[in-house]
Amino acid sequence: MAIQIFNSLSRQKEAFIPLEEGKVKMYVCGPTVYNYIHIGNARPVIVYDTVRRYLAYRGYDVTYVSNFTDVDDKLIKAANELGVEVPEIAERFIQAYFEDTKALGCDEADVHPRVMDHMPQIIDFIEALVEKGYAYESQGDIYYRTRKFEGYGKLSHQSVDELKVGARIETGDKKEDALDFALWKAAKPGEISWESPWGKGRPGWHIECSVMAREHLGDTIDIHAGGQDLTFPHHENEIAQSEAYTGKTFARYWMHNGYINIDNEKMSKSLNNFVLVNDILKELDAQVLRMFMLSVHYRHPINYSQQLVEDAIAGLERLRTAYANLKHRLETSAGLGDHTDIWLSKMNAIKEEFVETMDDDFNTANAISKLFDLSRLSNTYLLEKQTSTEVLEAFIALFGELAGVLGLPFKQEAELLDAEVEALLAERIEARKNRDFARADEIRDLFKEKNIILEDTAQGTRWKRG
RNA sequence: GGCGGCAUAGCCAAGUGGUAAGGCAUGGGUCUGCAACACCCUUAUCACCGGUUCGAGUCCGGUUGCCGCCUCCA
Repeated sequence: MAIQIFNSLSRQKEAFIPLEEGKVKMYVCGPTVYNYIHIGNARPVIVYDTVRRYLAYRGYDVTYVSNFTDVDDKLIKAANELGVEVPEIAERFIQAYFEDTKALGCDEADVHPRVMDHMPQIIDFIEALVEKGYAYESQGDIYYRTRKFEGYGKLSHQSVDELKVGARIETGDKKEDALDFALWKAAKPGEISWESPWGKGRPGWHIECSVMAREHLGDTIDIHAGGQDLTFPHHENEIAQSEAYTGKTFARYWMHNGYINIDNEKMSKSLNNFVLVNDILKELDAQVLRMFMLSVHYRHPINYSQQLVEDAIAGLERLRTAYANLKHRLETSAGLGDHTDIWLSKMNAIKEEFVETMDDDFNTANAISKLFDLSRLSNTYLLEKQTSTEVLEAFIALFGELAGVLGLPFKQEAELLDAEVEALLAERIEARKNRDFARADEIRDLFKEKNIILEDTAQGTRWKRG
């Protein structure tokens, strides 16, 4: 059974069959880089990074492109406010983006195209649209002739007339129709601009994605993804531009993730209720944030709150502990156990369920529950007096495999205690041997002050950071 | 006004026809020198009303409530 993807275009789950067998061309709308990313921006990055990982896990060769919009009204505004040039602002926040998303366990895209690097292609693209009659010049601006494109509205499932009834769209006297949108904007005095056949100016908002997707992935891509709020007008306009230009299907599967809410309201830069990733990571383990994001289906909204963050911390801790306990047992008590086949087959069942649920429109919430199932299974196994190296290693490998798909590796950095602390630990082991529990507890408290938790097991004392 | 989404235990959250996954929290037990970790047990008339069906959280119709898009926004 093929992977099922909910396609916003059809509003249904569809079997995923890429254009070219075994290969996936994927484009994810990236941020406008005029500020640090907030956790709402981080959601698509994490979600589609996971989609990409899963597709790769299932054997696809994925080409993943995600843009930076580095020319835009907001960047110009930010540059003016800070008294620096637009490219400098862009560069600063692109670097910040990489730092934040890397911390969140997201791999870099194969290509991160930037608008400023594609001016000739953008201008050519617009010229072609003008020639085809899909765009027109008006006082140095170029507008897209929305009504000319037959399929306009097919993604947002609205007809041109329905959209117009919205009535919040202002009819500028430069436009033929209120729904027309700018492909190119004439430069205002002092603004960053590029030479074009229509004079100095810069691209409108939507054109860059059409141009850069085509430039790096070709006329037709398999998956185009982004936040729900991009459905209209951004993605609708991309379709209009690209399909008018090429005459071919622009993107075959459209994926849209839900929002992050704060107190049940959408988090957005315009509402000014956003939480920056950069700030949050100062006090929070980045993996917790990733766990939090993946614990809800990507198309559903998530409400962000302290309580839920704490739940994610506790859940992640449970997984990490299960993994650490396996490692500890492997190091301290290898051997041969019975019923190896039974345990291996139980593990395999969990793996199959994991794949099955991820195949079903990337149900990461359910997939995480499979990791919890695996934890219970391995913890139960550790109750056995005699464990086998083979089974322990299989558990560890499966944990690594499945958690890796979700981008939640349980890194176990080999850490050493300093000599003084090591001596204390030895003293405590000796004290317990002599049943001097008062001293043993005293030492355990000392460790606790150093944020080290001691746990006594049948296989000896182990420690972990609190 | 148009289009769409959501409503499942104290909290979060899976689940698109066959007597409700999972996590957190709570309570009880086992394990432990005591703990910790862990394991076992414990908690749901699936918003409301009607319909289809042998059978519905799941399909259809309606009601209520919340949210989103139609304007920059992931």
